[in-house]
Amino acid sequence: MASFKTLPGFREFYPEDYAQRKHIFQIWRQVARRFAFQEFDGPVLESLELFTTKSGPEIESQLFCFEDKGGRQVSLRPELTPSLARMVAARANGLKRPIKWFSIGDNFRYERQQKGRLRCFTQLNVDLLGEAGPSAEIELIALLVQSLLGFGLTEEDFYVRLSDRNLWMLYLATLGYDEDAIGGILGVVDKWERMPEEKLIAQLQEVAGEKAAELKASVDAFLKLDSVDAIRECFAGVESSDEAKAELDARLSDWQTLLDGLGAMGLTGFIKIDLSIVRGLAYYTGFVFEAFDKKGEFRALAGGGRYDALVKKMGGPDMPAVGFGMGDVVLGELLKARGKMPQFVESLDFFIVSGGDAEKLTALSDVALLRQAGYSVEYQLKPQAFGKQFKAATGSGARFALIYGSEELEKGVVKLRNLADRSEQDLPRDRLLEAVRELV
RNA sequence: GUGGUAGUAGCUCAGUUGGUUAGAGCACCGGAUUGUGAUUCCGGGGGUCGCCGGUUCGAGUCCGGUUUAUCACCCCA
Repeated sequence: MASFKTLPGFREFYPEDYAQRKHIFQIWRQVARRFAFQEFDGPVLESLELFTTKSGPEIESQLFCFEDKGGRQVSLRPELTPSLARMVAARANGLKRPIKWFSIGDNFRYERQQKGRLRCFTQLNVDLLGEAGPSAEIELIALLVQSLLGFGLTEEDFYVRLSDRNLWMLYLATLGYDEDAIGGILGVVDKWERMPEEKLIAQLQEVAGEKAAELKASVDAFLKLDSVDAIRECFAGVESSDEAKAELDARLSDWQTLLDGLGAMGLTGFIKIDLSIVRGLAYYTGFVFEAFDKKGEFRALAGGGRYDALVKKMGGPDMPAVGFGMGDVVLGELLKARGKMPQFVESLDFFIVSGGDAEKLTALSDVALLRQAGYSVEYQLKPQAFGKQFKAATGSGARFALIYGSEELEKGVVKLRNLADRSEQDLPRDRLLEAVRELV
């Protein structure tokens, strides 16, 4: 016999696993709706170009892509954002602003799997488009925090690191670096903690030359900042033009608005200013944020930020946007590790226990009746001793057993047994539905 | 794509310096038990010891390759 296995990085969900999956989706949906976001979805398969346009041709090595029978270069989606950008762009003029959309869907990445990282995973995507100010970030970060709280996680379990690519641009510009250099420097900042010092300096030399050591000191100082006041002071120590000063003032005012808003929502305890978050390559243009477990055992739970240029790049109008994604893999691992993954028991309304063949037929007609009325009903397919049937009834998680024995049917009743407290009572069979409705 | 570690029943694992027919617990199925539940007792099914090759009289055990998992690196949208 041939033996088939799942492909690497793809999961199977047995009922008990699927119950956990469903739980995660339910909380995600609940919270997104509380924040008045609307659910949508895009195609799972897209043209390869959609993704290479957004992320560059190098991305292809990490895609599940192939040529379809019509000779088209296609790819399973590695993320939802490009599809979203296209969808929004197509109807940009007709959509009410702000556009608040969310989606729960499978994404595919051709990477080697490791802890918290698979080739097929499900991600919650939440995006708010059409609002340029920090009130959009307030909504999204609040939603992110509330969704994690919705799983029973607490301030002890997770926090959100908040950073700002704009601030980095302003800072590095005042130090005299141009846009290209800044991109390179941020690429290094992204790896700051993981790289040994000599290697950092070597990489900084590529953009800063002889000033690499000086630049490194400046970056180190900047990374230590953890409040708006500290940021303001840091900039006060550097010479800059009036224009740059005005930009900085505006940006610091955005920061204050964002932090005040999150504070008003009671979320200050979840937020940590941490400028080391710059989020890799990225099309991010402003605030960026990532959620982590506080013990630091897992990779990021969620990440996102502002991407004001993307919709236009994907062929749409100028459209400011903020979004974040949260995957089911790391979240599931964290919930299990913290004991926040509930044990799910399938609950049934009735389990039918019946005697011989004649009683079984009578029972079956009532099974049909009860099911049609909306109750969940189970029974043993094979004839079995009463004792076995009760054992099965208990194991099924049903609230009640309905007993169809010869004694009951002769009297025109059905015996109802409460499986939790073991109490029993007779119900008239000719008014079974009415009697059941009063009880259940 | 690169490297470390591992792979024995559905699950968790045992298996002696290489030696008879590869075991246990849990789970599952059946019986004791055709009128009442988690206990108990008895029984049963289930294994290409990941796969291929090598050494050997003999390999679950030693060697090589391969594959899968896992961890780290690269990357992380």
